[in-house]
Amino acid sequence: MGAESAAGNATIDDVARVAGVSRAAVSKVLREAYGVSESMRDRVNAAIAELDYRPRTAARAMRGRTYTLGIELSDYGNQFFTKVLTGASAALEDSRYQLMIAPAESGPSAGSRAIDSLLDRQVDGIIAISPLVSRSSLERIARSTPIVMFGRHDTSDRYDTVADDDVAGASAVMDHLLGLGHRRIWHLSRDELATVPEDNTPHGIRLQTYLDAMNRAGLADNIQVRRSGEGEHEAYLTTQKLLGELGPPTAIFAGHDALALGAMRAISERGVDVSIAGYDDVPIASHPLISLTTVSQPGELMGARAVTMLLERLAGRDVAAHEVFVPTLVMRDSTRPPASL
Amino acid sequence: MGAESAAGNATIDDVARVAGVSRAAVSKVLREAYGVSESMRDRVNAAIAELDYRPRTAARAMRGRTYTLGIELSDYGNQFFTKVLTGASAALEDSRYQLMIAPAESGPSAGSRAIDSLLDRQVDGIIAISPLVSRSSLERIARSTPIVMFGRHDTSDRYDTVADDDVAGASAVMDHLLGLGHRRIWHLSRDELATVPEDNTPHGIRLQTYLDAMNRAGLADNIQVRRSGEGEHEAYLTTQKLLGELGPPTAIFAGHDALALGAMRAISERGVDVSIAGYDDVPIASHPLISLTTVSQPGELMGARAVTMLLERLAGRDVAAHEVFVPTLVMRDSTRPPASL
DNA sequence: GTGAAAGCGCTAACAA
DNA sequence: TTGTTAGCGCTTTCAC
Repeated sequence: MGAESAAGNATIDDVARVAGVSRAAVSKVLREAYGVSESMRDRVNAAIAELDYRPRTAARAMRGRTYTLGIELSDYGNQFFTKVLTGASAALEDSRYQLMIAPAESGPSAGSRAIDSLLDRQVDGIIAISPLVSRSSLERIARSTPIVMFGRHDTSDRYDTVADDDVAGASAVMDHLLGLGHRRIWHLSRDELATVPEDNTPHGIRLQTYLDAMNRAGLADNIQVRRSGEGEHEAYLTTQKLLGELGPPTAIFAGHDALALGAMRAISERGVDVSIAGYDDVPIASHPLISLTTVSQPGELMGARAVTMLLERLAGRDVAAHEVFVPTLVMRDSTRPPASL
Repeated sequence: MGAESAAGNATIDDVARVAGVSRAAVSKVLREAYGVSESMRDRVNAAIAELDYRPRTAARAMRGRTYTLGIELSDYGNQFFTKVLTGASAALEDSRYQLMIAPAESGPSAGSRAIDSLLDRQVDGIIAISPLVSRSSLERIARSTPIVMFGRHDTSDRYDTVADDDVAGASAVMDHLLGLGHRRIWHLSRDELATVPEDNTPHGIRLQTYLDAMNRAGLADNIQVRRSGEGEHEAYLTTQKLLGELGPPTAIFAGHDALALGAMRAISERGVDVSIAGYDDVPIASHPLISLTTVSQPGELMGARAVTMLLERLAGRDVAAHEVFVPTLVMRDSTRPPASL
């Protein structure tokens, strides 16, 4: 009948008193630091359990770590990032670290605001899944907080990167479409900010690969790049408009699956026969009613790797790591030979 | 050429020095507290801008607020919650508060662990989108931190709730299916933990409404409730198995759209004619190739309301608020009269 | 192996 | 209106 079992309101002093040791000793046990006898550790742990003690993150942050890894996520509607999250979360399962996601509104500066808010909260490391941040500000951040850029192909020696081989993935799509006999192939991409060449963004590289493939195939005149905001709905509207203006192509390569689904919606409503390929292999892509040809990235693995990169940095690594994963083309019913063949 | 423009490393003391005022004065300006002359405010703000000062959340947490609202989210793959997030995030747009999402792994205690980690970080308020937490522990938490339960129909006087009218939504689905002439209607639900009656969970209520409707229609013998883990894939496997065992029904009412999509996948692969209805109206439901009959909830509004409830609590409200939103049945191609008619 | 004590950067009484 | 001051709960030297 422990009077006021303050469940969660105990401080480190309370634990020290109950265990009959000093505050410093408790702190050491908490951090699994060196120089604690077994008997002391047992007594301290017993006191922690008895008092239901939980260290306040804020107080820890004043002197040491927060045991928090932050993820900046702008396009949280994108199901691919769900996989990444799952992988990241699973990689932290048995560690003392906790994941916190800072959702970023859309807009050019939203990503860096989310990152700033993560820094305000002194997270121990950051995974940024938004390419709209300048290299220089990333390097400034990286001086004090380890950060891994997800998706970018940068090779800064200050921050780490995790990406898939977008050249390989996009090439596979283009080879597939060209191989089927398509000549009028459009590319549906994100807005200009998302494809700035210097930023080495996924969408920038996919776009460039499309252009290269078309040029190499002698189809420069058929090049047609259309920009769309992120999200299925925007892609739907863009495609709808474009179909009205130009009439249907025989195939569309969309920068990612959400865009592909939007294009599919417009195509399907209009009742024309257009092949569509996407990128990411989100769960719905394999649905028999959708059956979208797309490029599969090992999202869980990538998310897990991003986390371990951060943990390695926290453990002392001070050289940059850059890892590129291999994507796979998944051929489904949404791509067929053009009707005119 | 400001030597070391420590961008983000300045403290409140630095600001005070540069502005030529006391630390307390700066603090007041930061918190927009009472009793600051205009000229002082201007000088302080100038110094803040000059030093690129940002208050450390940890230090604030030691004495006051963290200006952080936490969201506990277990099923982050569910697109409905994307809408909720968007609404919540937008409602905070111009405020000093920041949203942080603590992703919860699946499993019975994952939700409360995520909530605990939010509490460790002293968020100012919590939105919990996971029903697997006991009422009593919620009430204990609510004593120190405002919390709003999303989706639950509890009426505790200690914490707030935001939900849709699941009885109305599920009734609309059942009326629709029965009206079309269906008699063999299955219900695809979540696992038992997600439907504990005392917890007043969405899935518990939808299930009960299904049972009531079947009984009222004199179809007690046709009742068939099947459990599935969360997520499309689990629902697919469950449905596949069930079809093999019992042969197809004429209609399936799924507890939410992810489950409906999984059922659709199994149905479609098997090539049988079964009507399917879901719940939530996730974006893909309206896709012409899917065209899923479902129940639309005003997710953005609900997310925004959850946030304002928290802000109201922080502003002093101390009576509980419970808000129920009205869902709408959206009829699409996935529901038709049974073939036998 | 253990403990005493300083101090991280803020907020909020309280004094002036 | 403004400034002084006492902590918040931890981590981390540095003695012992």
